[in-house]
Amino acid sequence: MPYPSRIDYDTLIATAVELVERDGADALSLGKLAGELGVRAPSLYRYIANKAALLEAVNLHTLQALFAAFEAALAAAPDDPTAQLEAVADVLRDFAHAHPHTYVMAMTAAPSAGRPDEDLLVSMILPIQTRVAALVGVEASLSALRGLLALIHGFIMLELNEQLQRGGDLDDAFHRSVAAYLAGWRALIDRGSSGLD
Amino acid sequence: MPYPSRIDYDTLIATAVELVERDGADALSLGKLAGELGVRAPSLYRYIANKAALLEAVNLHTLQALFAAFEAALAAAPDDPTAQLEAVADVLRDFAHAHPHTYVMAMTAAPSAGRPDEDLLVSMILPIQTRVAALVGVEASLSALRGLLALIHGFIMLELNEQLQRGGDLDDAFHRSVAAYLAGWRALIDRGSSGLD
DNA sequence: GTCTATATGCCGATAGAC
DNA sequence: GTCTATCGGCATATAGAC
Repeated sequence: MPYPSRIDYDTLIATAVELVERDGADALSLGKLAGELGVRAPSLYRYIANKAALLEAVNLHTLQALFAAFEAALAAAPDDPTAQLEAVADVLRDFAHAHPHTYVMAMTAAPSAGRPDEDLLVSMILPIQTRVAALVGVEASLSALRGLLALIHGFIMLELNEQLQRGGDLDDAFHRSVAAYLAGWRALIDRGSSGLD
Repeated sequence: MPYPSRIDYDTLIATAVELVERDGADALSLGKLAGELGVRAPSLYRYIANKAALLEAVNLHTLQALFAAFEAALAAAPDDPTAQLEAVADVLRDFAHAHPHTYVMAMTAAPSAGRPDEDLLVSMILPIQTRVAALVGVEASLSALRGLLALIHGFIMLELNEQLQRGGDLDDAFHRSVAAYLAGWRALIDRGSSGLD
């Protein structure tokens, strides 16, 4: 047989992930990916339909790894809503530090450029939302969850873009900001529910 | 004179800004820009050195407009640190809603792809930092500022990427989260300075 | 299942005529 | 100051040989 099978789907995706993690999302082209696999670009179409499907597979890989990190962190953290949410924040940021390119790619993917199924993200966020609800109540939980994700994600994005340097302790800023945010929501809720006018 | 001057630098940049605002940053190519100006692509090199310089000029335009909106909002808001910071948050978000593509482009530009001079951003943030310092004190001001910018920017980015939908009131989530964040920092500071152990 | 060859298109950028 | 012509590169994707 003159042309034996030299690659398979899993190594193709894994190699694509490595390529993105090393050189960034823009560096992922079919030509470069084929080169990494020791093969020509057209051969990849035996395994993927087009580039959008490749991007989606890469992002799916990223989100599954992130999800696994979530669950491990939640299991290890103390059984207290605040502690659990702070653990989630740390895990998200640690993951982004370890895999900056794939994190940004997964979190900023346009719907037409490999954004994974929405249900996956929703199911990932669900355990976080229950902790937020335990902390601030069901009524405020959606708003508080959105702000928490915004704070964490925004910090990561500014940090990765090197827009938060100029001295100071970034870890300290992150931890105190998350703690302040959660404490602030608790205070708002307590005041609102205790006041009668 | 067979080839009279048909464009100038200001309209070139203004047209580039319009193109980005309409079709996104990736749609800004020298060919398309020339087409919009009724001219051929090589002619643009009489006005710009290369594409990176064009991107930088577009981002400079964006940040100057944002800076002007800042100053107007600060002048109009009540003379109270919390009120001033909430006004800044609203202005940033309103600007991003009005000019999503240029906002994202300016805030995520890589240093080699048109990121404006760092001093400009620092000078823009300075008035915000003074309000934060007035609220939480000088020691905590840098950390509190970073978290505030992260919360605002992160909310905007998630919102523009359509990752915060699924019901609920986004305006409410934003306002309450910013208020909770600022109140939380105040509470942490008050507790830290009044406690003695 | 991979190959060569090719189609098609866009990009940024330069040289030299007018 | 703009033009035509062109370079070199890289991209996604398809057709058909082996």
